[in-house]
Amino acid sequence: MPKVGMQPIRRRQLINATMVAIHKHGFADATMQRIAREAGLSAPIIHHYFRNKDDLFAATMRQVLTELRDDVVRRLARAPDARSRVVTVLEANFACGQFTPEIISAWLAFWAQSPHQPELARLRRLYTYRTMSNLRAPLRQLLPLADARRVTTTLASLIDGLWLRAGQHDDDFDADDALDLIRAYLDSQIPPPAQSHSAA
Amino acid sequence: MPKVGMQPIRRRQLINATMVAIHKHGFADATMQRIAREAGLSAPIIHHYFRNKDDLFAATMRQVLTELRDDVVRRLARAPDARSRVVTVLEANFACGQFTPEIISAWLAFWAQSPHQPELARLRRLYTYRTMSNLRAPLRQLLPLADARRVTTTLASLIDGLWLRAGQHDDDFDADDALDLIRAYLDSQIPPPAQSHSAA
Amino acid sequence: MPKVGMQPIRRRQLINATMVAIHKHGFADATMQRIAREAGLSAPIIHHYFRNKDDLFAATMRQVLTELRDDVVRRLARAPDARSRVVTVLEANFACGQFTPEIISAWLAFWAQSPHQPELARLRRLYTYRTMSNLRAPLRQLLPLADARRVTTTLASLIDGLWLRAGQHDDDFDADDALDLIRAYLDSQIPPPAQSHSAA
Amino acid sequence: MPKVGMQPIRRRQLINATMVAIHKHGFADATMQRIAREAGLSAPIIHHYFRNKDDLFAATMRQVLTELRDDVVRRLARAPDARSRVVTVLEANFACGQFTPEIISAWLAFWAQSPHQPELARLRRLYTYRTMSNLRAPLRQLLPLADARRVTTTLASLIDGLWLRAGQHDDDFDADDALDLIRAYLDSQIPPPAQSHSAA
DNA sequence: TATGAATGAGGATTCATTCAT
DNA sequence: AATGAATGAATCCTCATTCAT
Repeated sequence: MPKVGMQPIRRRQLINATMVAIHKHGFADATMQRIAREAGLSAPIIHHYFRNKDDLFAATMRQVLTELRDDVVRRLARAPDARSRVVTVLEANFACGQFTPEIISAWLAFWAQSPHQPELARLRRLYTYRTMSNLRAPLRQLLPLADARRVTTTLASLIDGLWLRAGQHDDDFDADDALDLIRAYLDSQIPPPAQSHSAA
Repeated sequence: MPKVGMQPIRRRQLINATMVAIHKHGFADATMQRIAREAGLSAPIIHHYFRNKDDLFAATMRQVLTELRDDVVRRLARAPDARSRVVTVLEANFACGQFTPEIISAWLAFWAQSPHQPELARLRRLYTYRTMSNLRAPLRQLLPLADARRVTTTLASLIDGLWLRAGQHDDDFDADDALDLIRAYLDSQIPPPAQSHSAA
Repeated sequence: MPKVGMQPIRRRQLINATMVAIHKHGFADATMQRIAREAGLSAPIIHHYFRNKDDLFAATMRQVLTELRDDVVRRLARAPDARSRVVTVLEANFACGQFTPEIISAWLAFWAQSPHQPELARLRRLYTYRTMSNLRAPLRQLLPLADARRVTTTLASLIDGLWLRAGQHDDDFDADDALDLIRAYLDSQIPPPAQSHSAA
Repeated sequence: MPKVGMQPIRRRQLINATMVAIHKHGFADATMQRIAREAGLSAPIIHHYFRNKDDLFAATMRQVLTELRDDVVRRLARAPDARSRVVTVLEANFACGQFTPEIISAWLAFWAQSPHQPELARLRRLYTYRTMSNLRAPLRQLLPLADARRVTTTLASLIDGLWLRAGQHDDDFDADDALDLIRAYLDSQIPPPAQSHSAA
């Protein structure tokens, strides 16, 4: 019985398993064996769907970035004005879909590994470029150029720094706390419109 | 060719080599062989000075954290008031001694690896605790408690996020840019004292 | 070149190679490399079939003990009376199948190594218990309890001592000589039935 | 302060440490490091007193055999007749001085290792020859030649087998039990002189 | 599609030993 | 006499990957 159409299913399965394995063992110890076991498959089958280990990890991060971008795009479509576009980008980065422990672990590995793997480096630049763009565009409607640039970089750095922080589970710091903090910064740079007669 | 009292020399030598190897190859591919070669020594000698690979990396980060702390302490001793104490902590984190490409690479590996190695986790908690303390103490003299807390976490996250950013050398973003950004944030939260008739 | 169902074949192959390697080099120098070469395989494949070196040696001795037990059981089925049951057990222990130089070498390693490896210790106790049981049961039909016990332990010790002796090939002492000796002892404790008009 | 006359002290110290290390870890894992630590010395010093590891183990067994021989000789000097000479040899082999757990462990290693080390093989042959001689000489005064030979080999094998058994500490079988057994055998082959007016 | 079998390369680590002090 | 320093060789074992089925 020839199974057709397994490719997308298996690829997704293995990508998820990769993130779980990295989360459980760390990037250096996320072996093909462990990834395969996590997916309930045998190790060699991975080479059916991915060229090699580097390719698998690149595909994993490509998947993560794609979902993040899709989520941002989807949310931005509903944002009425420049300020809410900024907020939307920030919220998307801490939305639950993108903020599981496994994905955070994958991100950490990504940051550490990207200087040593061209495709990862490309993806990381893509991520940086996208995030900066998404933030800078609306900010330039709200602030002078120099300020817009400064706030953009600060927000982008804050996102990454808060991810890093949230990735360590030693205190009870979570996505909501991160968002509160980053919103407070935004408010301090761009006062929110007075919300007459309504609570937050 | 002295044959006695090599311990501190060799340990330092191997710790440096560890950072270089991680910077060159990434944590997963920083093998004992490569670390030893980087130090101009044979691989087995590492086990003369460190229990095993984990121990070597933990010692490396311990060294990095120690130097950071010492630098902070030294600088704080010369800070006249609360605000300059905050600035001092920020400056120390981006001072050139702590901000080489090799050290930044080690930090990236540290973030990614610490959840999987108890001693690393302990060191990372130590780092977080110290940085937060060093920032919070002076901030509480300048701000109400709630604000002091918020600014502390924001500054700490900004430090980490900017490190992450600076660790990727794709744009010409360097330590000075990072400091400018973070000082701008601080100024926005705590206006600097009017400096009558004097340059910075 | 069949590529499936190799497990029992390879396991047997490697177990034999283990005994040969121990016989050739001694337990301490029977490396995985040498065992693999003896089997005509590559060293890593051993870990496909055995967890590690200890597991391989334990499996080897398990195999030896299993064959010994099976042989004893098979022979006992044909033994008509108590005395012949005793003789049967003794003969089985010096039968050619169990008495090759390689197996004897494995036994020597087994004796020496069993105090330092729990699974080996378990196997050795199993062997002791089985041999004692097999001897004691028929002896108790032939002798008073105290004598049965004494003769059992003496016979078991003699078996082991004669194995040890036969394991050293410096004189022309072989399995038949060992059996003659041990039969002579048995006859001295339990006179054989007078065999009227017939030779052995 | 030049220490003179350390040689015999250190050699004895290291020989004892060798037996302890073998007893604790097994021959294969009795490393120079462990032996040295057991002696409270550093590993390289061993090469001051012994050519290499093989030499150390050979010296250890030489020491054991020498003490056994000296003990036998000393005891034989007090044996009034042929029968008591036999008994004396047997008793010496199970005397407490020769029957510590460490010495037994060394013997086990000796048996297993001697086929792979010429000097050990020589020593083992020496032991066999001595024991057989010591037993055969008095036995020939008590039995016809063929019987003397048979009883000699049986006794020698029993000694070894009982050592093996006693070397495994799983039951409460000790030197006294071993001697009782072996004496019982001797009595069955050579009835003890009627001891008029005296208890056994 | 999927997997047992297999391996070459290389991993960390330990070893016995030598050297300089 | 004794020991830190040092290493080449070799240890067991795991790795990613390929092949035949």
